[in-house]
Order: sequence, then structure tokens, then C-alpha cells
Amino acid sequence: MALSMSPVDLSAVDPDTPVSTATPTALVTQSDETAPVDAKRPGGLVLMTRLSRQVYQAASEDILGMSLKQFVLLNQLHEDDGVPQQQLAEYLCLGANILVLLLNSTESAGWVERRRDPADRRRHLVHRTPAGTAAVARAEEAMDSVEHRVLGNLTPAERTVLRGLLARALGD
Amino acid sequence: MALSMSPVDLSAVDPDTPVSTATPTALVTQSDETAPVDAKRPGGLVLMTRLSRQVYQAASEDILGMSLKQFVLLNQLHEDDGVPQQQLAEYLCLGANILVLLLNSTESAGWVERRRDPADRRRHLVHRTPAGTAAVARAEEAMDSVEHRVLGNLTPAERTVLRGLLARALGD
DNA sequence: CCAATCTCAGAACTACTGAGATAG
DNA sequence: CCTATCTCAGTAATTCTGAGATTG
Repeated sequence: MALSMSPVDLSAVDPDTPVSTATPTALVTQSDETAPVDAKRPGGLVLMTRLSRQVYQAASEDILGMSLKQFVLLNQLHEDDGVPQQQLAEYLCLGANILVLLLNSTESAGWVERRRDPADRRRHLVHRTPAGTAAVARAEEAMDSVEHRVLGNLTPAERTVLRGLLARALGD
Repeated sequence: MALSMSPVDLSAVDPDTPVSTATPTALVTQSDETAPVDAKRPGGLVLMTRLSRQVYQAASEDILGMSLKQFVLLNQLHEDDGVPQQQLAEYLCLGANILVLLLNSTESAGWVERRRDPADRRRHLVHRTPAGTAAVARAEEAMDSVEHRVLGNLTPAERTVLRGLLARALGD
């Protein structure tokens, strides 16, 4: 099985719906940026903006049992290995100061814990608590239904490809 | 270790491959491919949340010459065919009332125009102005550099596939 | 009279700015 | 003294809530 570094296996993309271009083969051959961009062909980032807005609306606090940001945060934490806040901020694409507020509320909920790093006592290492692990497991199931709604037009194989592309774009 | 330079097999996505002979669901029922995933891999929606945050930060008003939301809005408009606000709101995943504010600022900038729909005078049809077309063309180039930064880890072919998947998920 | 569409003001929420505290 | 990390208060910007205006 492929390692995490390898490029995404695009063979899983089901091409039976050719992405709103006239010719089916245009899916791959038309990647030139010199193509006259009119309003009918929004760039990929525009589409991502729209889709992520749908995610934000669908993944409400009522459904997840926590805010979406808390969910993303807990997804990145472990019980054993603490993560410095600076690294978390970078990973979550948040300012360090905004992360503080997020951690305050999440720690109040009992889902994370800040511990001083013995090696460098300026730092706090953030750990997920057992309660946090349980909460995120519940939210995970709710997230499945959100994914079903937001990515319902994609086959499971296509979702896997999408996920791989996003992970690679993020450098994971 | 060899990594991202290896090109993706693009022929794999060419549609001359017969379609959906196997049930799509059979393709990826294994959400935890062969290996029992060590650290819980974040779901695709979590990754999209992170990536879209990068887009939001990279596509600042200074760079685009307009807000990202205005850019997305103008991307969906034409000079000739007006779009009712309700439809725009759905497309942009915005509340109808929030769209009003967005249109106010964009109309003040001279990039869009609201006209009463003669067929149903409750409606406003939103048109892009020539100035709006010019502005969005400028922003488009800036957006290319943003895409280069945010999707720099992906090959052009992968970006094309990504865009196609996002478009399909959105039902375009 | 009721429903649909758009508009808006005030509340609620989120993000940003700059200063402060503690440790190396 | 200077830097790095984290914290927080005040401010700015964004989104949500509920009411109002106009038309069908």
C-alpha cells in the first residue's frame, strides 16, 4: 500500500460525469491557465470557498456536540503526546491569540489540558483528555452524516481521492 | 525517498474506461484501508476547513483588489443575464440578508447593478457591470498566485481533478 | 389576507490589534 | 537586555435575529 508521501491515486475517480465540460477528455487536457476564464468556469479556490461554507453551516454545534473548530482541534491532538500551541496554530491556520480563546473554551469543557513543557517552560503542551477522545468519537459519527450531505454527489472512491488531494495540498 | 515529483497517471481518469461496472460502494468500503490507521486520519471535511482558511488568509483584500466574497459573487454574475438574489444566496451559501449587505458594498463600488425583474417585480435581478468585469479580470490574476501558493504541492493535473471533484460535489 | 422577495437595524459572535506576563 | 511563547482586553468586522416594506 502506498505511503503517505506518494501522489494520489486518481484512478479511483469515476469519470462518468465529466465535470461540466463539453468534451469528456477535457477533464485532464484543459489544465492550461491560458484558457479564457469566464464566469462559467470558477477557479478551484472559489469552489472550495463555497463548499467549505456548506460544511460550516451543516456542521453546526447542535449536530456535532461541539463547535467545528473544536472538532478540528481535537482531531489534531492525542492523549499521550502534547502539541505546543504554536504548532497547533500553524496547523489549524489560526493566529496564536485566537487559538488561546479556542483552548480556553475547550479546556473548560474538559476535552483538552494544557501542561507546561518541562524542556522549555515557556511552552504549553496541549493534550487531549479521555473525555475529549470520547467527545470527538461521538462527533465523528455526526460528521459522517454531514459528509454524506455535503459530498453526496461524489462516490466513495471520489471522496477518497478528494481527501488525498486535500491532504497533499496541505503537505501532510 | 522519492515523492511528489512523480507524475500522476492521468490516463486513469480518462473516460474511455468503462464506467461503474462495479458498484461504486464496493470500491471503498474500507475506510481504514488495509492498515489500521494509527493516528486517526482527519476526515476530508476537516482538511477542507483547514485549506479554505488558508485561502481566506492568502486572498486578502489587498491582493485581490476586492474582498474574497465579492470575488466569488462577481464570478457568478454576467453582464447580460441577471440573477435573482435568492438564487445567488443559495449559490453562494449565504443568507439572503447577508447577501444584501454584500450587494450594497459591491454596488457602491460600481461592480454590480440591481434591476427589478419586469416579470415579477418583487425580485431584483443582479447584473455585473463592465467595470465589474474588468475588476474581476484583474482579481483573477491575483487569484492565480494565491492558488500557486495554496495548491503548490499539487501538480496541474491534480488541481484539475480537484476542481472537477469540487464542482461535482457542488452539483454544478 | 397571505406568501414571496428584498431590506435593514440591533444583538451576538468572531477575528484582529496591541500591550502585558513569564521563561530562556 | 532581548527574544520567544502564551494571555488577554479593547476594537473592528462579520453573521444572525427579527421586524418592516413592497409586490403577486
